[in-house]
Amino acid sequence: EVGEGRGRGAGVEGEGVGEGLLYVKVMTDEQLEVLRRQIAVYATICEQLVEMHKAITAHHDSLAGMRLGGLYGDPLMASGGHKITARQRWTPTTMQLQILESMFNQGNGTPSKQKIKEITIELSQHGQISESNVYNWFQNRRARSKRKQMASFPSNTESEVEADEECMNEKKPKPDGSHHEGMPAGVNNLPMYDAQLHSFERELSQAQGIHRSSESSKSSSGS
Amino acid sequence: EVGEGRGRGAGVEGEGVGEGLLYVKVMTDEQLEVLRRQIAVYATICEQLVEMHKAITAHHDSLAGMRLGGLYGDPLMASGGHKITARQRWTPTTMQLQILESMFNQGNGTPSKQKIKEITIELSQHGQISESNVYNWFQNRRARSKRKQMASFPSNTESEVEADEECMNEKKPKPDGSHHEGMPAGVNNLPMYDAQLHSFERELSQAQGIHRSSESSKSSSGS
DNA sequence: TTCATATGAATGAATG
DNA sequence: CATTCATTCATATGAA
Repeated sequence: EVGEGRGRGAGVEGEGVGEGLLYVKVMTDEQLEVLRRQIAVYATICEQLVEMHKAITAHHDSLAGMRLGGLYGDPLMASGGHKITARQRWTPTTMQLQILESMFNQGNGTPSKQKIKEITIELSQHGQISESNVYNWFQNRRARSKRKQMASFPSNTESEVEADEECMNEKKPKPDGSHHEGMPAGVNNLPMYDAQLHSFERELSQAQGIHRSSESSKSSSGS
Repeated sequence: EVGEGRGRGAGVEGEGVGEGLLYVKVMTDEQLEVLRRQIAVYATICEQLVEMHKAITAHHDSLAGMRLGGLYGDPLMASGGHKITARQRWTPTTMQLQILESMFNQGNGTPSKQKIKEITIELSQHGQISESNVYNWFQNRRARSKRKQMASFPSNTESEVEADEECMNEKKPKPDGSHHEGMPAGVNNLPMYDAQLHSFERELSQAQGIHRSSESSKSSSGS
């Protein structure tokens, strides 16, 4: 059941405390952020799925697609997907980049954890940065670097005049519509989801009823 | 958008703590439970919607992307004659992830070979999977879990950085573990839905790609 | 707006 | 297990 309201939780990890104030869960901004994002993402997903479903059923008419009339005007999805995208991706400052680049060129191909820590400390003098940022940066840098080489010349440092046609698709393995955006995720606070969830439950039931009228099993894929 | 209800957040049920002290993010077990439940509900809804969508699209269009279910499990695509964009990397379905996560959280580290086998069997009920997948997953999960711990932080929830939340114009901070100390209350193992979300995101994207099929591959070609 | 690309981040798999 | 690699996803940015 969804929102049964209370029902004593705490079964979470085993803290098993009561409502004692002295034993509350303290969430850090980071953790809170995680939850927000997750909820936001789910909400968005549901929104889009319903949207998609609407389009499909409407297109096919038949199955009383309009059954979901309420769905259309549902407050939840009343507003299209927005992107309040909070700060998420780290962007190295020029200074940091310079330093990173030089370090990368220095040859130390193996950043190792210790190094990472040091580098992070140093770079933090020029802007916000975390160890993972550094770690990722090196990982990406190397991978990208290597890939470039491969793309340039399949062989090694020997011949660069290859004509391997099969290797060319490495550059842009971008299939027709592989790309898709629209997963904002990012909420500024934890709002009330209960109502929304209930709405969805209702809609879901109806939707299922609908699709079941024509389709019977979910034999997905077939090949 | 998700929660237009911008007003006050954390209005979950408002009891015990009360939002009076929202200065620090404090959540009671109840509130935590509510969040968990809500996320779980979203997960369920999404799953069902995806299923439903699969069923619907399955009969009205065929496209080459039946990878919706999270697993295009079609190891025998060799017969076709073409590489239908075969993906070698296993992608856990939400169900599998849930199960894996819960197992992981159950403590028992490194599930023995035998365990792996069992788990694999069980998980194969929810999609293609192999023992090595399970094995790797646990390995990675643990390693990364630990790494994350390294970057954990909180310590001073006393009075400090809590202002610059909008400073993301240039070099903005990254909500990663920038600080490092010891968890005060101990909520380290709070969230675990992260991975699941990513899965859903992917599924959804693919689903969309499918239903909007029309174009073929207008690959940029060029080079 | 839409498309394309650069790049930070996530993660399955491989190696020691 | 600990690290590293490879591939992919997601997002920010700039061009068309």
